[in-house]
Amino acid sequence: MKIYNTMTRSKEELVPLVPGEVRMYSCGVTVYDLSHVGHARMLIVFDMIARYLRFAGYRVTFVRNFTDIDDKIIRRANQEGVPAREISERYIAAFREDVLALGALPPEAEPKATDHVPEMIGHIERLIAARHAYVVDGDVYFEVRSFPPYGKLSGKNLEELLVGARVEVDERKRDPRDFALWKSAKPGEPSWPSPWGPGRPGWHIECSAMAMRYLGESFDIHGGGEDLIFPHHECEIAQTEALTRKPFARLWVHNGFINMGKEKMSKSLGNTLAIREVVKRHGAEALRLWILGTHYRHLLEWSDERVEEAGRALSRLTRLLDDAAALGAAPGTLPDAFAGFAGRFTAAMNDDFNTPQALGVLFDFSRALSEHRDRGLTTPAARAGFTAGVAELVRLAGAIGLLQRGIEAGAPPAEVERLVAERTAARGRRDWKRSDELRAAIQQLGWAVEDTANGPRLTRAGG
RNA sequence: GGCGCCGUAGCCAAGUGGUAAGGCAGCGGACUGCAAAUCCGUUAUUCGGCGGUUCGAAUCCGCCCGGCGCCUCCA
Repeated sequence: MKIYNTMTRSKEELVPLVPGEVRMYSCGVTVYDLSHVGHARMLIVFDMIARYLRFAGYRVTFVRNFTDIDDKIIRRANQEGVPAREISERYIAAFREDVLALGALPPEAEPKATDHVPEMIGHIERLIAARHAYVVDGDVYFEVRSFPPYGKLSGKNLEELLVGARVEVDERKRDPRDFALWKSAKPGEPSWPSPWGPGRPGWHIECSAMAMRYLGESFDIHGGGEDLIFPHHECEIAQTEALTRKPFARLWVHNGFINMGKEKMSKSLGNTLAIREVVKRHGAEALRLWILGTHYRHLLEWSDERVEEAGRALSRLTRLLDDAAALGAAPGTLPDAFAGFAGRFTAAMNDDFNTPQALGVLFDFSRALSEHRDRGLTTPAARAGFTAGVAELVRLAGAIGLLQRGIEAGAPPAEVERLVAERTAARGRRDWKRSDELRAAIQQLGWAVEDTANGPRLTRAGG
């Protein structure tokens, strides 16, 4: 399996440090507001990666953190006149609701920064002892010059960074590029005791400390949105590798952004769209299909119309599930005609998670299944073959988190079946008025009935 | 200024040296009391433009045009 590594800017073979096991860490969100559709892309992309790695036979340990202490959280807390913790807890709960609504699997661990302050302090102490960090008035900075490889992930060199620095230079720092590991508390700010006085951790140190705590000093995949490449991941590498002297992560994986029109989606531009709003409008699977319809590293432009289209495409697939469910046949052996799709699907996925191509295979598969169905499911063998094919489609789609509802077991409720039978009888009498009344009654019970050459077909309305 | 990405049918989007996947929309047909869906067929002699390399280029190289991201808030 090949995965694009931001560090080397090329696709590399995934060779787990522990054979058969993949340990991955993805930077989560800062919890000071509702998560938006850009976060949804990150969530769906890394959920897809974790799911596919498991599908491919790896044991996966996935860790995603919460940044629950930072300037924005404090500012928000001050605005509302509540403790910072109340803000972070509120939006952690909201985030978890969104993850659930998106159909993303929860990671093995979701550590919060504030639960790991002692580890961070210990890490900072070791950096100071190793002369990679220094203390100034209760603040601690990482000395970038002490770690020559700084810039290796983002492809920057130290001189350029000096020229391009656009932040106000803090005169207390030895070098403008040095970054904070520990920030001394200002009056009224939440703080933790430390050897340097009360304060709180800098942004970057939390991920180093938590990744090491849950995954060890070296692990396989570290990811996040592409905006984290610099400075966040660059700084994580510096502060971690300066101590461990070994590669922090083997592969660096970054997902592309979702733009609003031609602009990036961001709080400061006021053009964000909340995950819950999108799920309400289009459904989680349509959103996932739309997102996976573009390669994860490419830019995506938000469009309600495109997501709506994805919903229509999705119904081509879910319809097959309904048909299989209505048959109620036990799956038989997979017919030869359906045997080749898994290989094409995995070949696409094994090439840096090429979900657009993999989806193309799924749609080819769905056409083959439709053709099989429309040739007539008149024999038990034909029915068992069809059900086996649909089950295979569900298995493959599930590898990227689609068609999670599976083939729903059991027939529609007896009442619905009775009404359908009555309607079929009415149609036999050419009693169209009664037929339409019955269709309306069936609709009331949540089912849609369609007339096909092979008889009535039931679909869960809105399903 | 530095680093990097992108430009493929009406729209979205794979393909990165061997002769253009897939989705949406459209068109023709089958089916049909109506409706909807489904199925079949069909829609790029061509991949922003101009040169070059090659037996062969959407894919490699050069230049140009257009869009975008990052350069210490950011998924």
